[in-house]
Amino acid sequence: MEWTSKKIRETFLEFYKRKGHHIVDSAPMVVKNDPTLMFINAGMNQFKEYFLGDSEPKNVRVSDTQKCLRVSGKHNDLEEVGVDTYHHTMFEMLGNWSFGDYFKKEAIEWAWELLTEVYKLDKDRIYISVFAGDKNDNLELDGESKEIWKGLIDETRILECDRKDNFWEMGETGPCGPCSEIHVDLRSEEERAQIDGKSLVNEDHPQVVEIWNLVFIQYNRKANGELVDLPNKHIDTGMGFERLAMALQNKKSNYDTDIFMPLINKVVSISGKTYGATDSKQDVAIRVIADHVRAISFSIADGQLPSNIGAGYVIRRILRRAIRYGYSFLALNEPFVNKLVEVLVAEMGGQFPEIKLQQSLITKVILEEEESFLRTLEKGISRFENYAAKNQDKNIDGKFAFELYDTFGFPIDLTELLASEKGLHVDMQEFLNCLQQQKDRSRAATIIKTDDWVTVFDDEREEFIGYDQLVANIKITRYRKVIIKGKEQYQLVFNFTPFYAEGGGQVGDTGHLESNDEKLYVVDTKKENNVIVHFTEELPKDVNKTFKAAVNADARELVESNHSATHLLHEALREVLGSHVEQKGSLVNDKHLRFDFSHFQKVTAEEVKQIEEIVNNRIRKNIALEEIRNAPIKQAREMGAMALFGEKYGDLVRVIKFGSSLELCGGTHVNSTANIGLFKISHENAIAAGIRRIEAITNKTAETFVANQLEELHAVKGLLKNPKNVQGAIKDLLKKNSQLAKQIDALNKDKAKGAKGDLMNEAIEINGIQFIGKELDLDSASIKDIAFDLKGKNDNLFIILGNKVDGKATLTIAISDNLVKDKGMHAGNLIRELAKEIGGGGGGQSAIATAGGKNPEGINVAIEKAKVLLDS
RNA sequence: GGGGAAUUAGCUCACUUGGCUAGAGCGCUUCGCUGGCAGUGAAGAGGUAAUCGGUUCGAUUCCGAUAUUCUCCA
Repeated sequence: MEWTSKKIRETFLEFYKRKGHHIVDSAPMVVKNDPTLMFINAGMNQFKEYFLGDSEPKNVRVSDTQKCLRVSGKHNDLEEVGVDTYHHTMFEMLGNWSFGDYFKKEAIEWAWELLTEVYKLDKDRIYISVFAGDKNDNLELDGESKEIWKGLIDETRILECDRKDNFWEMGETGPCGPCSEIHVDLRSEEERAQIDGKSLVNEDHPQVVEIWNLVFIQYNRKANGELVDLPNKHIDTGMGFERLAMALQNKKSNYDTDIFMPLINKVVSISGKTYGATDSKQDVAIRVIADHVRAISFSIADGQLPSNIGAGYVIRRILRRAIRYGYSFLALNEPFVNKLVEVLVAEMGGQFPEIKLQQSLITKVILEEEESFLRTLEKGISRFENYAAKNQDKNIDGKFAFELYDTFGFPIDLTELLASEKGLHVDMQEFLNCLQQQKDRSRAATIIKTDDWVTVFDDEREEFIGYDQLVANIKITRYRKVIIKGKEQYQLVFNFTPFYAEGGGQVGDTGHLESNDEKLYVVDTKKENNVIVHFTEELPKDVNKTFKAAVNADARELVESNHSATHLLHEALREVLGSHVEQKGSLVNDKHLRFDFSHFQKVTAEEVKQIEEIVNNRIRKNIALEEIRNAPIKQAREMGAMALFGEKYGDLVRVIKFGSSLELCGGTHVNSTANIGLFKISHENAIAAGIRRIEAITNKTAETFVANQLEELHAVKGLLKNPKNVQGAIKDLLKKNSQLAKQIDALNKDKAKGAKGDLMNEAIEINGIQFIGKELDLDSASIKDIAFDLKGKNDNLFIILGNKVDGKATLTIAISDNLVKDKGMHAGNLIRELAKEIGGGGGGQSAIATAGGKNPEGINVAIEKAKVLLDS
């Protein structure tokens, strides 16, 4: 059978469906609402809350293929991707899960059945590893797994490995357990005859690779390092889709499979180079590009645009790495990555419709980034050339290389390349020192220390009641201390809460907790793994009490006003600009709202006006909120409710309806549109290629804004003595002003001209030089003008002029060019000497110089002194 | 979140102990050569040196704040 990648994926899902698993969609690759993670890096991420026991799974057996992104970690360094043949930034992970249902026996036996009987992998090429135990954690060999495997495979093919390879942990703390890995040996018969495959397991051999990891989650690691048994045991497995394809398609590299070859062929045809699957720089470059375009495209599809912070910065770095490799090793100095999107969509748009639907946006965003980075490269190169020309030694200073990198974004390997072309080398040690210092600085700024949760009393899930109530009597179920930048904070969880946690663009509620004898403030509310966490700066004296929890109602009202207005804005945008408008980001707080959306041109002033009109019309119509709390997602979609790319929805969703505006939304809203009061767009601008941002205000904030504008206008009118036509009055004023300025200019020139004529007559000869020295009643600019003019028109001339402005003195010296050249006279040096007489300092060039000082009486003394100097 | 940098003519950018009438290329305007265009020659216009404050006799230059943009790290 021909195992195309499509067929491999379908077969996997089909197999587990037969084993009673519910097949779910891949979660968006970009993680929201989890501060510990930027991107999905394993299949289990979207099920984390079930492992932690924070919520109850609807299905105990689940299977999927999950888009993952890894750019750092113990086995994945971005700089290594493309160099070898089996690591990727973005990859798919095929997985099956059991949440407290089946455990090791089924997990192992099904994996074996699928690999050997369905995919028909050669049993002789398979090796198994099991956990060998660990003294520090007081854990013994995972004999249970070993016994199960012994029933399936020859014992000699089972390896016992230590915790580095066979004990899986989610993070510093949390659910964990031993795992069992399945490795395959894909080498040729000859190679296998020479070296036993068993000795190559876990040795980073490109053809002896791990393809599947079966994790048996049975412990919870606490902050003090102690392991405790979990009440429910879980299965979490992950199989590398690209590696499986390599095995089934009999290839030596993931890149040779039908997953990557179409992309590689396209790079080949764009660059005019050939691909030889070797480790030459050229082939590495082609692999890097084929890999990275996938990561970037899927991230953009999931709503993450390249930017200079957080997840967006990671995407930008990946894209820039692709461009850099193309630029350095394939001589591609025009944008090219965007041209690959079309190939990717053709290959993967079926399984992942999000990239097909957003193809034009993805292409445009990548193109824009490419152009901007190519500009950065150009500037860096010219900066480097400049430096190299000035410093003709054999070393490129590490500090300079770091400055290029850090401040101007010029990649260090390009600096090295440019240097070696000139026979220079870069002081890498110093560069790395600088980089390390920068890292230390950043890390020190973001230290977060988290204690274990302290359980106050057991309760079922925390419930959110804030849609209906802003005040409630609550009990604290658990709390913990966190230290952020040396500042202590407490995180509290309640049995139920009126506080809305930050999400869907809406900020978290603030408010307070109150009991008889104390009151403490909730400064923020956030969600962590679906649990609502309240942030306070202190802990109540007695956490067992019942507290009155009250949301800051004024702030909440303004937030709701802005949130509902956002929905109306979204709908109006689609009506005015077209249905290509998709939400790309949203922020709603009590001050204003911000809405990012896909659109390719500036929104014109006329369109802004139309949008405001539509929204304000709907506000005036007083449309009542219709809220459906628990609509099945399918039904909600059929109603035509707007959903977002890159957002993960549960089976039951909340639908918010204001007339014809219909959106899936978890946020809080006004009861009726009239509560919004007034809607006003304050800014419209671009934030990225193809993405515009609108900022707007509503309610009291909008009223205040309008009132202030009117007040300002009244004030302006008042200053102009209330003219009928304000604009005309101001235009006249400006015109008059410029006329006056011209007149003054002309008068000054006249005055200077007069002075100039007189001056030449006053010239006296000293030592063969024409000397003019005089104090004039003119402004400094005119004096300079005169001095320049006379010096330009006359050879053999020395002029020194003085004037007084605001009780301060200024001296100006000008010397004809021939004197400077022939006699080596220097106005700058002379004036430094003379400036002492007026109690100041000065300087300038050889032909003209100025000085200032506080002592106007000294002007004439200075002029006399100049005569003496010339005479000597 | 923590650093580094940039902001000068319509555009792209120069300008070091703080004092040069702040310059260049492209573009623009006018005129000339050419039958017209392309081309070419000459002349010219165009600047609050991002904004605000400080130091100084004097700030585009040094210092601080603000705004915008770029960039690295987390």
